[in-house]
Amino acid sequence: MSRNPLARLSRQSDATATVFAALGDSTRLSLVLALSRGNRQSIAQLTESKPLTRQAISKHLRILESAGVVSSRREGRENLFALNPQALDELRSYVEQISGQWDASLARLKAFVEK
Amino acid sequence: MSRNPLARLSRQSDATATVFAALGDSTRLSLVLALSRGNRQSIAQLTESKPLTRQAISKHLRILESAGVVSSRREGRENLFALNPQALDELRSYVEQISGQWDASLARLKAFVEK
DNA sequence: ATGAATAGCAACTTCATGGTTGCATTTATC
DNA sequence: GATAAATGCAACCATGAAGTTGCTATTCAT
Repeated sequence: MSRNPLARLSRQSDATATVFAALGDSTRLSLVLALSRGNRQSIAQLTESKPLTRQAISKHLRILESAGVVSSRREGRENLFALNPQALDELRSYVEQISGQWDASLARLKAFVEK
Repeated sequence: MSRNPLARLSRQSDATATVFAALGDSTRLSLVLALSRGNRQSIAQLTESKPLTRQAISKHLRILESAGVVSSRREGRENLFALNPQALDELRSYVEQISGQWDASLARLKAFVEK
């Protein structure tokens, strides 16, 4: 184990940046939102409510998938997409670790000032 | 209050996408990591450990700042940057709400199947 | 007051991203 | 088997993002 608590974070930060980037587009975020209801949806379905072409949505889904946010499975002539909750868990723990670092440093500062 | 639990999420999703996008670059993520130790740092300091020019880092910091992730204050001839923990809190709650939606839908599905 | 450190501004290049259109492919339906 | 639905693939365009270089402006120290 490294004595630097940030080492692990920085090691995994490239993959994490990919996940953040995948969510850093309002169209993709809305797709994630649509899928967060839990039902699997086809590309055509996901396109319906949006002012973009099917191909644009398809590209976005591919980006989400290669970031691990979403996973797909072909069934018959349609390709069904679903959220990958594991990616969200990892994201959540990453954010929590950063804010945890921050909180810890604030606590140290507070202790130092009050000493 | 809307009857759709996702309505609020989709309303705020544009600003949220901005925050995700700000974190969706490995350089910026490493800056956030460097600042998560809690000490304020100047642009020159933040540039030291990275293989980029000061101007590049400066641009990245500006992006982080306009997304609300970071805040800066000029002191003398240096510009000191610090994490804005509020942005991380909002991000965390957003991710939790999405995965909460997902978990709830899984619970409904489970209840339906077992009925 | 001069020199070095810190930063800002602006122009420029390069390349990735978001989006489109057109066509081919697979699968379901009548 | 012909037609419609759902998707994939490829080429293309426009724009923005990441990074550089060059120059200017403050601020600190000697």
